[in-house]
Amino acid sequence: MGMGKQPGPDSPSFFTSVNAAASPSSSGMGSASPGLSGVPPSRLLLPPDTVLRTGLEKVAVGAGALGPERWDWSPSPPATPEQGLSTFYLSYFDMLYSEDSSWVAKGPGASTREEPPDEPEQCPVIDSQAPAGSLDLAPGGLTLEEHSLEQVQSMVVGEVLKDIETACKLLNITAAAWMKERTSLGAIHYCASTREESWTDSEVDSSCSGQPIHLWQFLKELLLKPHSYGRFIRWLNKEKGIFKIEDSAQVARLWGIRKNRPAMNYDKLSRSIRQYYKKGIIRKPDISQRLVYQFVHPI
DNA sequence: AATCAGGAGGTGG
DNA sequence: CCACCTCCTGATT
Repeated sequence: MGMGKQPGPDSPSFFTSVNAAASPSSSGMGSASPGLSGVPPSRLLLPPDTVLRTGLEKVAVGAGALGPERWDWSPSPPATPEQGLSTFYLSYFDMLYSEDSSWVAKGPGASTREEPPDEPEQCPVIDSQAPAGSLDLAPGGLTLEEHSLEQVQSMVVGEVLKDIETACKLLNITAAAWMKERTSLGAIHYCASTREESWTDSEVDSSCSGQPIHLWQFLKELLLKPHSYGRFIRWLNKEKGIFKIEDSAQVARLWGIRKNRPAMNYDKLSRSIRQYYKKGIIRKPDISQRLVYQFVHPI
């Protein structure tokens, strides 16, 4: 009968284990931040007119989410936020940079992997002390700084999420309700187009209202934010719902973080995608290509 | 070597 | 119960 399976990672810190899983190359440690020096030290600083009362508001603003007035801070995009809160503040970014023209439909044969050089990869910084953790250069093309950044952001965002969840419970509201209340920008339902249950709505809800996010939702979430995740996953043909996973390890890593599954990898993620075949959610495009999938019901 | 396809058992919400 | 997660075998690129 079923031999036991070993939950491989007895992970102390899932970041490290994830990195280990994603990249077997461990070369010592990069002390966290040589390159962070040139960055403006005001990332968590707030415009003075921001009304700060509760810690809840504070953290959200710190994450860059709230800009009821306007966003005066420099438009350097976040590198790779991964926790649920990114759902909030990245919405603003990718709205502002609605670079929906970058995914110009390429024929199935013409998958040149080089994107036009309009990648504004300025390193965003949450200006607090970087963790002394060791970071390797992952195969995803992430620089050392981006990785340390990711860790910092993840830690911050993790705490933020906890706070928000706690606050939501106390207030007996969902984060979506709270955000709508706070922002009055309608940004959250900016994607409420043809479908009743747009992914954007559900994604916001999924961040705090208990219901776990589905993989297909997550993928669309990433696809909706090309500015943040375009290096990892992007549309090949948005109308047809065809997308390509450019960096399988990174997408899997993000998914693992989102689901709190440190041992996630592309093998497992792709297995889950394949489960969608039968359900008619995702399929392989007519001309099958590696790492290319298609939503059966594109928006 | 990486990806793909799908069976099968396990698990957490 | 469902939506994965995990592990696996074998095929394909």
